[in-house]
Order: sequence, then C-alpha cells, then structure tokens
Amino acid sequence: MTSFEDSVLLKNLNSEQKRAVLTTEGPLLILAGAGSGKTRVITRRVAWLIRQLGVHPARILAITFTNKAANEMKERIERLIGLESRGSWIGTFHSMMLRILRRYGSLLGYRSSFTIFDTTDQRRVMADVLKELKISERILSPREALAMISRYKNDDVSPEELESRSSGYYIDRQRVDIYRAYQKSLFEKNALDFDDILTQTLRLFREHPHVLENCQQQFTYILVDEYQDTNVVQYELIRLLSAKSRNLCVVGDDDQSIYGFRGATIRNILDFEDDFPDCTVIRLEQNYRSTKTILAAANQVIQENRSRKKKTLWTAHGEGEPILMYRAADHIDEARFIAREVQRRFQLADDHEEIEIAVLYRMNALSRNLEFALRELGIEYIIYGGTRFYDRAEIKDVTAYLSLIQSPEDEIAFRRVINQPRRGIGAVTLERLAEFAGQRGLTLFEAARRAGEDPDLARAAGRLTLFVKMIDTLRDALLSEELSFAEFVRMVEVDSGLIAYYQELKARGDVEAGSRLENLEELISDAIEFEARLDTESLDDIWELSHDDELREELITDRSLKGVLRLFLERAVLYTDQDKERETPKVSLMTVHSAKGLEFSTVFIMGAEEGIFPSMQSFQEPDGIEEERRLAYVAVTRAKRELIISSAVSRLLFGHTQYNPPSRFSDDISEDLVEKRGVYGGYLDSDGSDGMSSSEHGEFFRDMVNSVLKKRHAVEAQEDERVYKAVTSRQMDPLPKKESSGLDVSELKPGDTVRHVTFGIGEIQKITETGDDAILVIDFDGRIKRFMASQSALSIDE
DNA sequence: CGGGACAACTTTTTT
DNA sequence: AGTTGTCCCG
Repeated sequence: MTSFEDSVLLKNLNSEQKRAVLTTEGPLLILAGAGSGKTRVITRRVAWLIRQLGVHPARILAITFTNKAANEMKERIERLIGLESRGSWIGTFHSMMLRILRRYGSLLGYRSSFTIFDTTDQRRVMADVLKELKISERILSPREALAMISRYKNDDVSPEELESRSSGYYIDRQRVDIYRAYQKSLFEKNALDFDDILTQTLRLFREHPHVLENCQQQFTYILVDEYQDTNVVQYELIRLLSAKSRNLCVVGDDDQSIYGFRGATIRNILDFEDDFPDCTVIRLEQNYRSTKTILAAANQVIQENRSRKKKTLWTAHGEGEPILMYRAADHIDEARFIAREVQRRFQLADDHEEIEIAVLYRMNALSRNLEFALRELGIEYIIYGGTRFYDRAEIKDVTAYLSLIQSPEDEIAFRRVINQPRRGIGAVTLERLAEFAGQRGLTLFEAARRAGEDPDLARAAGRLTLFVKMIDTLRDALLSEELSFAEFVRMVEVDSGLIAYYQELKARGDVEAGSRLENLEELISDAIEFEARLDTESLDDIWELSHDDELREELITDRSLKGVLRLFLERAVLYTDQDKERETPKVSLMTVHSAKGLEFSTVFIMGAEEGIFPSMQSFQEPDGIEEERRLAYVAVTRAKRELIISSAVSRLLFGHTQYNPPSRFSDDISEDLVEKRGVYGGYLDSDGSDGMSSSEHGEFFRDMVNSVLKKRHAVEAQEDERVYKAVTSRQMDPLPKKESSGLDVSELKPGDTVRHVTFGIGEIQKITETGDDAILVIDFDGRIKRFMASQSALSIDE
C-alpha cells in the first residue's frame, strides 16, 4: 500500500538501488562502487523504514565514517520525511559507542564523567609510563609505544590476552608491562583514549550480557556505511548488536578500503557472505559521477589488484576531457603549475557556475609548496587535516581551562594551564605542589588552594591562590547562569589572560599571534553556533547528544550552562576538520584519505611518484601496494569532469632531495586517455606543447634551473645527475645509498657492533629507515647516540 | 622565572 | 626544510 508520498522515496532510483531500499529484513551486503548513489540509497532506506514500515527512529542505528557524513545523512533524511526522523541513532562508531558507555560505564568501574584523552594527553601518560618502567625514550618513543597499543586495541587484544600469547622473552614481557601500565594509568585518571571507546564498549557487552540484550532489543535495524574500513573490534560490536534482529545492512566498496594502517581489515567485507550465509548481495555498478575517460582510468588502475570482488563500473556520461599529466622539473615547478591551472579555471568560469576544485596528495607535508604558490597568485584555499582546529595549542588551552572549571580534579588540564599564560608558576613550584598534594592526599587544584599551609610553597603561595581564585570565579559565573554559553567562553578567554597574552605577542610583532587570536575568536563563534543548535532543536536532539540521564534531566529542566559546557567539551574531543562544512569558491587541499566520500568537478593529484604515491613504506608491507592502489582509485574517482595528475623529477622533502620516477599508477592509465606535458621526454626537455608562450618558457626554464641547481654544489649536482640517470633507466632502487660513510645499512641489524671515530666501539640498538637514509641508535658503553647512517663516521667493527 | 638559542624530530594516511 | 622541545643564561 504505497501512497503517492511514499513512492517519492523510490523515485529516481535504478532497479538495484530500489532493491537495496526495499530489502529491509535479514543481512544485506550492498557493494556500492564509487559514485553509484550510495548516500541516496542509504537515506531513502532509513526514510523508508520509518515512514513506510513504521519503525520507531530510536530502533535504527546507522553508523557513518565521519560526523559530517552523519550530519549530512540526518539532514537528507529529514528533508525526505521531516521531523519524523528525529531520534534515530546516526553517527560514527565512536560517538555512538560513547553514548552507550556514558550510560553504562559505571559497570566497568568508571566514574560517571570520565574524560576522553586525545593524542597529546595520551603521549603525556605514555611518557610517564615509560619513565616509570625505566624504558628510555631513545629505545621506544611514547609515539611508537602508543602506536603499538593502538594496534592491539584495534585487533581486540587486551593486555591479558597479549600476556597469554607472550613468548616470555624480555621484549614481549616488556610490551605487556607497557600496555598494562598504560591502561592502569588511564583508569586511575578516569580516562579513556580513542580506541578504548570501542574496546571498552565491547568489554561491556561481553561482561554484562543484560546490557547487550538491552541494546539488541533497542536496535532492530542496523546500517553500517564504509564497511570496508571497519576493524576487528567494530566488526565484533556490529555482530553482537545485530545477533538478535539479524537486520544488518552493510554498505561498502572493497576497492575503497584505505584504512589498513588503522587496523581496518578488508576481510570484513570480503568475508561478509561467509559470515552471513543467508545474506542478500546487491551491486551498485552504475556511476553517476564521472566521465567515461575518468572512469576508464579508475578501472585500469584498480584492475591490477588481486584480492577484490570483481565488479565493473559503467557510466552513461560522455567521454569528457582527457586526463592531463604534468611532469614538473621540481616541486616548486609542480606547485606553480597547479596554482596557474587553478587560477585559469577560476578565471574562465562564469559567475554562476559552481567550480569545485581539489588538490589531493598522499601526505600532508606536500601541501606546503602549493600553499606558497597559491598565495603568490592570490588564490584562496582551505586546507583539511593537518592540525585540527581543536588540536591547536590556543584552543586546547581554552578547553583545558573549561575542563578545569568543570572538574577541578582534572590534573592534565591543571598542568596545562597553570602557567599558560605565564604567571610565575614554574616547574619547581609544580613539583613541590605535587609533593604537598601527595602528602595530604589532595588534588593539585586543592593543594594550590591551600598552598599557604606548606612552608615550601610560601613564595609561590600568593600566585597559586590567585590562580585558584580565578578558576573559582569562573566556576561561579558558570553556576550563576547569568551568561550565555558564548559569553562564558569569552569570559574564560579574557580572565585567563590568554587574550591579553596573545595581543601582547602580536604587538611585539609575533607573526603567529594574529592567527591565534582569530582562532580564539572562532571558538566563540563555534560556541554561539553550538548554543543556538541546543536552543532551536527539539528535546529529541538533546537526547541524541547525551545519554547521561542526569545531564539530560538538567538540560531539559533548566538548560544549565554546566550541562551545555559538558556537551561542548565532549563534542570538542570527537570533532575533526573533516566535519567542517566545505565552502565552494576556494580550492580545497587535502590528503586522499580525507577526500574519501567527496567529489569535485576538477581534481588534481600531486606527487604521483614512486616513493610518495605509492608511499615508501608500502613497499615493505605485505599488502601495501594493493592498499596504495585502492587509494589511487579513490583519488581518481573523486573527479567528475577533469583530472590532472602531476609529478616532479626532483623533489625536496624533509630536507632531502629525491628523484622519483612517475608513479606506477599513472603508468597504468592507457595513453589514449592521457595528454602529457612537462619534462616527460627527458631531463630538461619539453616538447613545447604545454600551452606556454616563449617568454613563459624562458621563465619556466630559469625557475627550474635555478631551483634545481642553485642550492647545490657542483659536485652534488653531478651526483644528482648520476642518480637521476640510474633512476630513469628504471633500476628500481630509486635511492642509492651515499657511499661516503662506507656503511651499508642493509647489512646491519640491532645487536651488531660498530666503530665510531670519536666514540669508539658501540652496539646498535635500533635502525629506523628514513627514506633515503637510516637513523642508527647506538649504545657506546652506556652513552646512547643517534646518527644518520649516511653522515656518520661509523664503520663495521670486524 | 622568562626568553632566547640550539638541538632534535618529522617521514603516511585518522576516528 | 620547518617546526617543536629543551637547556641554559640573564
């Protein structure tokens, strides 16, 4: 009984898409190729469940990859069926599981308002752990240790499990110790890290079956987007949650699985049919996004992969423009080329035409040159990724103040802001304060309040109590409810002295201070917006924001500032630049990873070189190249009308000049789809067909020769020439080792003995490959030294 | 205690 | 190369 209004939900869908919307019961795998109208299908499906089948929104759990994708989905569903859709659980794995944890976390021993630690917090905790265990940072950096633990967590390996499978060797035991101590430390601080949000929820389900049962009963329809990027823990969560209803719909594309490094396993999607033998499989193979040319190129790139589900995308669109490949002389030339091309497109487009241009790269470090080139031409751009807004120092300062006001026992926040801006409370004072706090069993904040009672703190007591007073005053302001939330944030920024501090820096000519002030201003705008959302949206949506019953009660009855603050802080942790709305008239600069799920009329892919894209380290990993290839596939399929791929003969990166041959992925694209420009013919050779006038050519060559030769000595240039020839003649080691040191890193391993001119005999502790070089950590009889292999005066000790 | 100078680190991708 | 962190001196 399909009414007219409801049939709208099936309008403009092809037959497979329709089937995907209508197959609501039982396990369903939707293999959705790039640009195949996936989001449309998902939103229609949810709308269909609610409107047509009368499923209560709260019974629907839809998991997306980013908060932005979630918001977009909510909006689109609301556009379809209006307010009826309110109350469904749509969000990322992290935000959805966090909601569950907030509700039941006490069962795991967490106090009600546990905090989520971000990378910086984690690093601090880990640094302490390593110090405690007397492990030198030289041997294992906090960063590496955290990466290791994250790996375990993504693979659903607890400290206990790790121990049980440990070999008993020292190195294994040490890993267990680190993992244990880290978890213990987090727990004592009543904190979880990002991965814990998922692993602890899983633990909750396993140890408290009634909780799982509650959730199973609530969520009778589960939908997971980007299923190819789920990891073992996420798979397990989904499996448990859907075990009862079995109405599990997963949507994904194995060809776009690009998060292997984060523990995502492509097996989840490849094995879905084995895991759920009675499942329905639907393939969406018609592409509505790109031209035939772009799609053909994408297919050529991906078909080289072996482990994939066979599918062939097709489009009804025309051939479109050929793919432009540009081989630049160097990284600067490449950047200028892109900037010029971007400028030309902006100039040519008429006012009403919507131009969406993106430049994609494999790693953030590549954006820098491009930024300069764009600025030279006065082109506006937005960068995604890199340092996130909420990760910026000044923003983190403000949020630390806010955290401290909210929970005075938050030691990390206390330590962050106690002397930021400077108020004469240094390391010595802090150490004494910690000691005093330890003796009395006080929090640092309370200890500061009572600093006068400790003779050791006498000199700093005045400054400490002043700080305490400031925080107390701010808390009073919070509780008095006389301010709007944004006003409160502003008050914190001013009273803390941060604003004055940066204003002074700016006055003194600090170049960064200005943008920091702008960021502080932006945080206030953010607060205004956040507050407005709370004011205008229904109670259902507040329900959506938090499942802490007490807090919800607070918000419903008096909409307290305290409650708003807590929601705000919670969101700040999970918020990333990915979630920001994209503004159109500018060029977007982002990594290929960030571009997932987006589309642009014109796409540039820069740095298409061996060693960059595919990345250096992917050569080592077992399925590394396959993942890189999928990444290339994602990059190519972002383009609707036009694709430009560039590479550079020489590239200065991380202080070393590299000479990389063009990426194998660009070689996979057949000649008939491509138009080549730049120095493909050979060194310093151009066929002149690049559309530049001869004077531009003069400039072009001068720039190129300057940048290639200027900074280097003649001897080096000779060496470069030799290297370049070796590389372009396709001997596949693009990075011959320098011979000066007489040290062949490939023959070395930890434990080997080496001789240094000044330090004498030492033992190699660790070797870290760094592209064209390696870092050696060597123990000279207790003195730990680090060397760059190519530069060091080391020899193998016979 | 604060600011400046130097050293060390980055080198994939991120919820 | 560029940025961040640490050490030392005023």
